Amino acid sequence: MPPVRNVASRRSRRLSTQEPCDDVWEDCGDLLYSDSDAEPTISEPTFPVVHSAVTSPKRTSSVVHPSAGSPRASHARQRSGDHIPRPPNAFICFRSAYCLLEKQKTDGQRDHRIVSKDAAIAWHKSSKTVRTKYKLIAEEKKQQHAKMYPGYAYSPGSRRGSGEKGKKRKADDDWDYEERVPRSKRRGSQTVAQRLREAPAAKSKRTGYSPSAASSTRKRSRVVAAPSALSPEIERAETPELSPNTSVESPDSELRTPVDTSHPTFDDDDFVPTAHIPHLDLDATNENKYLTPRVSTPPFEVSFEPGTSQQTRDAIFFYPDGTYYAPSSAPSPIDSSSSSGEDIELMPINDKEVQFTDPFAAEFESLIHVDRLD
DNA sequence: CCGAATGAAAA
DNA sequence: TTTTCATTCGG
Repeated sequence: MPPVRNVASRRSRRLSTQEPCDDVWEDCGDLLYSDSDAEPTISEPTFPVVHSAVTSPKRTSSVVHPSAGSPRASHARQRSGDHIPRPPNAFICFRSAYCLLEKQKTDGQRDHRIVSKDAAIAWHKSSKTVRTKYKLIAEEKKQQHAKMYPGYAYSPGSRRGSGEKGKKRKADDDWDYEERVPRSKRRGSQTVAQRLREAPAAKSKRTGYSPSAASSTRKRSRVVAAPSALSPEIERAETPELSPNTSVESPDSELRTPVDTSHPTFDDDDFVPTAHIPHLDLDATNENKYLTPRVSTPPFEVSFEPGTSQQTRDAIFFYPDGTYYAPSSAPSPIDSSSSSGEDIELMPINDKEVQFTDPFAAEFESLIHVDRLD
């Protein structure tokens, strides 16, 4: 079949003022913004997307969908009726989430040019865990998109003015990756990095709330994570395998996610005390290790129900992506590879026994620039 | 429509 | 390598 080209040139783009066409995401929108009931191709998002982390404790319909009750995106890009929008990339997903989260923290309306900047800063400040998470989300959306529009091929409009406007992209190396912040100006007067250096105390303020205060206030930070990953169908079939393309890019770094519960930081790109580095499962073959990196210590905060046996606790496999599994019948410790070989059948554990505090929500919120001074 | 960001994909 | 376009919505 001929590929369904995305025919949307700059000219034909704006046809009428209102079109029914921007509900393209209507169908798969809930994939982005929430729990998707649409059959999960890979696996449901193992990480709650912003809204769920902030508003709904679990999977409810209290999802914030852009076109749901909203006054409708009046400024949504209008396109020709048959236009198929591209799937959003990781950053765009991140930005959307950032936007929603920020919106509910600040009443006033935001200039989205600034939102974009802030989101970018947050993006660079965020841990690899979070970025990977959004990469996964984007990847999933891409697959959904492919399913929904088989044969879709992105075809950008005419490359007008190869020489005139070819200056869109600003310096990409203008970032202080040490501080994870843009090095030079960009923001009015001061750089975030500068402000942080000058006022270290502002760091706690930057968070907008103190961790302690948060724990008392935000009870839903304690979510039963990954239950979504426990849907019956996924249960055994594609258990541990993060699908090839969604596989974590850098297992090693992923596995270094700090787990210190008393000090929940997420700057896992930096130095991490050896004691906090989860030990790897050395039994796994290199191949397997790459596809399904396991950590004995969860890359996120976990608490067990009081009654949970130590055996159960030890038997759990944690994956950097937030999923967790335990040997089905075996009460045996994970490293008992001696017997069953390497193909241990993995089964989701009883999610009642374990509760996760999603680090994502906490970190994400911490990324919001409350003290922005634009 | 433009902008402001990053990244995927096409030219 | 360079350009478009994904999101979002005030300017």
